[in-house]
Amino acid sequence: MVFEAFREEAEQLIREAVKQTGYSIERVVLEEPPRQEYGDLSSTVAFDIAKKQKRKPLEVAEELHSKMISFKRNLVGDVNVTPPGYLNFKVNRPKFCNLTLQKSIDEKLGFIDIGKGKKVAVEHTSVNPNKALHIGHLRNVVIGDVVQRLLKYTNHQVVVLNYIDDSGLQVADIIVGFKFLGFPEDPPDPKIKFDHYCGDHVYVKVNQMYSDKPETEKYRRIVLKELENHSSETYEYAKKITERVLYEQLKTCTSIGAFYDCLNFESDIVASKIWQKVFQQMKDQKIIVYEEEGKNAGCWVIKGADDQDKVLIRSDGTATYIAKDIPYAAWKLGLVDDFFNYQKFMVQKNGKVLWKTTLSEGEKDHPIFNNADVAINVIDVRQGRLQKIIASIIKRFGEKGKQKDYIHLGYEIVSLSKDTAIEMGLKVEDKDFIHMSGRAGIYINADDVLEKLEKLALQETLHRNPDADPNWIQEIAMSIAVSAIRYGLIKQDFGKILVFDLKEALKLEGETGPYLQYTYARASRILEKHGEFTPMIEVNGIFEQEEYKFIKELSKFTIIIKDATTRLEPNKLAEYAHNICLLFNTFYEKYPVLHEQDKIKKGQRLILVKAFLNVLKDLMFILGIESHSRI
RNA sequence: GGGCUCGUGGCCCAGUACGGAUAAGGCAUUGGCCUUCGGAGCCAAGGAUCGUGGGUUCAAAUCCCACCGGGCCCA
Repeated sequence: MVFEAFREEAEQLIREAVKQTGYSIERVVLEEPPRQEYGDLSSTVAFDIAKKQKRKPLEVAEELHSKMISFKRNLVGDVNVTPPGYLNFKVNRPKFCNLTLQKSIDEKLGFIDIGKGKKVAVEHTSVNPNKALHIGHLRNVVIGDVVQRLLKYTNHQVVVLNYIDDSGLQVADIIVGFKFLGFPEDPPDPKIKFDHYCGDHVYVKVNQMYSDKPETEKYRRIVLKELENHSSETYEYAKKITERVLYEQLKTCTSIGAFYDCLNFESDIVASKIWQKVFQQMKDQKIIVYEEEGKNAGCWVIKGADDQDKVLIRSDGTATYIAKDIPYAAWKLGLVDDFFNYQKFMVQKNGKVLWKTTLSEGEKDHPIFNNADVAINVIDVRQGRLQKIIASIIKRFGEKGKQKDYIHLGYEIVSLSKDTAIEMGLKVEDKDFIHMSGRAGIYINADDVLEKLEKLALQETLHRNPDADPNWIQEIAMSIAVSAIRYGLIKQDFGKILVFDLKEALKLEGETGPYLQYTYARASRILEKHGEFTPMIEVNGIFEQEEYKFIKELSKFTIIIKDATTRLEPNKLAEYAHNICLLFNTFYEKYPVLHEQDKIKKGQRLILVKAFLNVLKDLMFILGIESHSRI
């Protein structure tokens, strides 16, 4: 937005001045100085030039500055030099402020064309359908959903996929429980959700039984084998169970505002035998080679993936696990023909149909789910190696493969804090946190956290709105719970382990989602109380220091969106949203809007509040946090 | 054994891609602010060997090397 324009102008001034002095530079570094009195942007070009020319930076800076004096300026106001050689640029405040506010109150703020219609497949969630989502899975859902929203916001054509591993060990385990070990198919208490029942009871207990009575493990192998055969009775049964779990899991996801376009079942990939075609294709294109000797003799390998040769087909003819992942990745990017059929799975809360893959007859009218330009896969870092191999293989899929991008959006896992673990009665010894494990029963279910949060928010909302409609209070409480959990899971850098502490997660103050919602409501009420007004009738662009700081931050909106999109760092949006809320609240406490006597000041402040709300609303939307005029 | 990743006040965490001026927020602590627009808020105070050691540089939380500690992956 406007800050970008200011930056570009300053850069042009520098480039022109440098040109006139006859020096040369590769890049212009322009940064915000640590203190306002230095200006709005500072450059260190003089240091770079001074080094090459063996001159004093201060002299160079003075020289550049003297050239600039005569240049035409628009958003740039004063330029000055400070020792030891910084070139400082100040904005022309009235112009800058008016332009920023004008742009920010524009209703069409929400369209920044970065993607230019590029097709992107975002895969996230992908929880084994044998248990309820725990808090770690929720980090995946939130990251995936925010990325998806951000990409749509910046004009990408997005399909959201959810990969369902319905043929692996985890599903096999609960099927063993139901078919062989006598677990009743329905929860003992009808109030228990089916996914919780399968995960908390059946799955954990079956695994306990494997270690207590090792002979029971044979059932697992039997089930696994039968799951591969679509015509087996076990497969049919498992399908029924996993879909039932899936419905419950999706309730959790949709309750926090995450929706999908298609569920891709692993068993369909396996049973489609697509692997053999892909195998042939890879042989033809010499992506894989047959090893005649050495330790991999008799195997088909990929040379040099991940600096090592990777076995794809063992000497006994069995495919390694990569056999599912490669065809699936190739499908996403349109490197193989679409081998799925599609059926409607359900209509989601947002009214959109959720589809699922099938090998049986599908429906003719279905959206296109494959053939994306970019595949973004939200998967935790433990899969990093495998994902890297897949990406490198995709790049070797001929000319078409080179044009496609397979991106692993990795994030660190969620662990339980010491306090929370102790609270759950777990042994922690001297560790600061402990990793979750579905099999061992060490985890916190997402639904439970949401429920606790909702109760807390309900209390608080009720306290503040004693006479409000109970339905409204319920709705707001849920919305606050969702914002707290979403913000908490997105704000942190993806490369860091998120240590989940229940007490911490239940906070509604400080750097949290509810703080954004509170601030939004607070600002909304000003405009609501004032009623209609016509912006920009009389302005002079003169603002107090705090107001100016606030406007300047708002002017960075598009830069933030661009950075977050191109670097896939949606956590930056959370930080920025918090930042502008802090600035708004400072402004709010210090300067009256409705009670301001000066007409021009009052008018400008109203515009500022409106501009802020516009920016915040879009940010919150991307973060999946609802904005209400009252909470 | 090989590779990846993290380490910043009591606690959480931004800043590291592209080196720049007094290291930004939040929680907690202490003290203030409700007869003016919502106190889920604001203001102020204290609190930081930026894991350790070395190197490069006019300048290092940021780059390079070594080491220490946590975590992960592969073998």
